[in-house]
Amino acid sequence: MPRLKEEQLQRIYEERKRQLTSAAVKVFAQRGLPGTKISMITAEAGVSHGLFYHYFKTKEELFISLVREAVETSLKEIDDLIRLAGSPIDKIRILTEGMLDASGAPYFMLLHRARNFEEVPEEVSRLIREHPMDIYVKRLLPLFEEGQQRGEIADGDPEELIAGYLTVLSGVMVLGNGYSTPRTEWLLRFVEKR
Amino acid sequence: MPRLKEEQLQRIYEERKRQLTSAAVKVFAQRGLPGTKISMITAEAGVSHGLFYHYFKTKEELFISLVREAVETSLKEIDDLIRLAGSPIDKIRILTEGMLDASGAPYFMLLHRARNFEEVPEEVSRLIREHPMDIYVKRLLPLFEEGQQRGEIADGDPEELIAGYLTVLSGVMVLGNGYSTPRTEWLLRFVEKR
Amino acid sequence: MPRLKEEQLQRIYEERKRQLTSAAVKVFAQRGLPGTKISMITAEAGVSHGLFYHYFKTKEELFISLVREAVETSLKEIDDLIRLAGSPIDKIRILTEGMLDASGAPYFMLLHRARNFEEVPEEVSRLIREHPMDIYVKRLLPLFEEGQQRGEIADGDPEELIAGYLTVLSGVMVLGNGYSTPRTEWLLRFVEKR
Amino acid sequence: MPRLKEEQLQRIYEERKRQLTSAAVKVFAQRGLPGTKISMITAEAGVSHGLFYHYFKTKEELFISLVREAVETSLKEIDDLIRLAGSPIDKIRILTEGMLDASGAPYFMLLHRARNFEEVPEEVSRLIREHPMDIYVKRLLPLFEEGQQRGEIADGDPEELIAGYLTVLSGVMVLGNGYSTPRTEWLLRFVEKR
DNA sequence: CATGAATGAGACTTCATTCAT
DNA sequence: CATGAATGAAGTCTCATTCAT
Repeated sequence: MPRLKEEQLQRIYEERKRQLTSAAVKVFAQRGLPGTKISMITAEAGVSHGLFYHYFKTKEELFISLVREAVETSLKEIDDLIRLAGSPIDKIRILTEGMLDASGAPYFMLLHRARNFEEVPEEVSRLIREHPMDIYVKRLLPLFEEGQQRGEIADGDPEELIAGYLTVLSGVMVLGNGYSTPRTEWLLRFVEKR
Repeated sequence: MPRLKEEQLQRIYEERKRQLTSAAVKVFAQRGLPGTKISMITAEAGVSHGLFYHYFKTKEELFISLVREAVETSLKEIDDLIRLAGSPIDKIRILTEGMLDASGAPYFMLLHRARNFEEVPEEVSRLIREHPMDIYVKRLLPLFEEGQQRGEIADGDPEELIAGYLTVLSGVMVLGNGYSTPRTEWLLRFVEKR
Repeated sequence: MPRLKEEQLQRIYEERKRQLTSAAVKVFAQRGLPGTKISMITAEAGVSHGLFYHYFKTKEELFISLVREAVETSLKEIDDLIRLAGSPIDKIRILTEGMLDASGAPYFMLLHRARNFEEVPEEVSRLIREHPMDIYVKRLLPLFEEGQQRGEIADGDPEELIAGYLTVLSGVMVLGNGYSTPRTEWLLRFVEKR
Repeated sequence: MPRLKEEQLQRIYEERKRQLTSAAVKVFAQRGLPGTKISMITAEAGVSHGLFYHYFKTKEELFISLVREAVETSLKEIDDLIRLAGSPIDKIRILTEGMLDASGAPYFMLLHRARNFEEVPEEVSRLIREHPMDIYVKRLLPLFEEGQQRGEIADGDPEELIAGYLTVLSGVMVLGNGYSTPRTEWLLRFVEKR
């Protein structure tokens, strides 16, 4: 019986933590670290502000852990992409659509804010320094090289091509609302062999 | 004698105000409204924090006036561009280089932050609402249409093309450091007829 | 259980608010709006300065609400007085004693400060403009007229008599300490028929 | 020649100082020490705020010297009054009219503020302590006693009578605008023998 | 676990005072 | 002497964080 109750508590705990975390991602992505007040996160999650401190030590600590999670998730998604079946250009199309898909945007915005914007805790700077864009370029290199060999992908230095394309995709994603996101087919013109 | 003194005071006033303004643009662009502390601006300008209030009423008021200035400047630059001599594709090349030129970046970041990010004063929201991306598209429309007629610019809905290209350029510019900015010629692939 | 807790919170809230309000009346009455620092009010109430802002939006807002309350209370007290049993001169004696009674002084001082002194928020000016002394005179008019008919009250324009007496009483009350407050019977000489 | 210039400077100096002093009396009387900003005084005097410090060391120092002056002036005026020709009741009538005369009000308000209101510098408290109302009562005592002997003035303890009457007059004067000041003849009812 | 009252560090803003011109 | 730019102490206000219930 106590076992059952404990498990239930555990479940409530996890559920609440998830609730708060996803509220936090949303608000941090939109407002940044200094623009986010604890009360915004708890209001978004529909709980009292005091509850925040049952689950996280400080605002900064939460921000750091979210950035860490975003870094890990983004790397994993690249790896998953590469392991898919299909031609290189198809995979790049999937990558493009995936990045433009608004659902992943908040995590991406977090990374963007951590990388370029505002004051971030030292721990975040370190995380970002340890995961430069270069890492993503390197992981995508085999894919693009194969595409070039197949004649699907434009010629030229593949690393420069990848870096440029990731920059464009990241930029488009970061802009978000207020700008009109180009269609995938148009964006692919950057990498397709003419 | 008093005339001379008056002029000198005037000069000091203008100079200090310019000093503070450009410090503010820099810091606001980097940190956003809530991430910018008055002390950051005055430290950047090398004056005491109290002096800020001889030149501006509040932090918000300054932010608003800077956004207004950025809106006006950006419109003027588009108009200047169109009036240049040269073929459409040359003008678009100049536009591209101009937007990637880091010197204008702070003003651009301000606009970006005002458009998408954080809490902004109502006055700023209004300014942005009154100047949607659409305005820029409309002004560039004749240029792109001429380019399409000449066969320099890719076919398709020119408004969609312009909006997409502006989004790409804006995105690249907003990312700034931490990403590798693509070369102008590569970016032009988006609009060039193959 | 939650019901009980809610009630308790409610009670704490009301109690604290009352505590702060009465501290504020006291300090505002003594020092005026610009002479009152938030820290004086919170020190008087025995709480931290931050707590002030859980209960009131700003110092000015509190001042305004206190003045409004003082206006309403003073009108109500005049009405209560008139409804008492007794001869006109008896009621005027009660009015006199009531005004000299130190316990009501703080509220009265607030009104006095709002009426004549210092910079007050526009809202306060409006309140005062809408409640000129005249209102009090009009309400007391039937009482004084009856007194004149009975031969208890001095002859002459009753409105002028009332206004003059209210001025005298207000003045004496406003002076407060440092002056010797005259006895009620002596003050009544102003209105008694000889 | 240098002598002349020096004299002229001296004259300018005195004139400016007078200008500032009378502006200060006016503003201090209306707003009190904490409610008065240096800029209000200099604006009232029509000079730059920096000039204030050519003539006075600090705001407090000026306030102190004005209170001192007000104390001395008020004592002198009582003495002058007593030395006038005429019957006691006539002199009391002149005293009454003099106190109600708005021109002297600012100095009087200063005394009132020093006596009862707000935080004042220790030097001011000392001045006030050394000049309690009692001093004025004592100086007027012969006048009232003579009036009682002549049957012009109401019977009873003359010191109490004087203190009461001064309190009433002071109160009426302090109220100033917003209240209707009673006519002299009505106020005299407090002291006249019926 | 959940709530919101309470605290205090820190940011914003005002203004007395100083000082170069 | 006169001005207004400049400084910094002090007050207003916000909000992250703690804690009693």
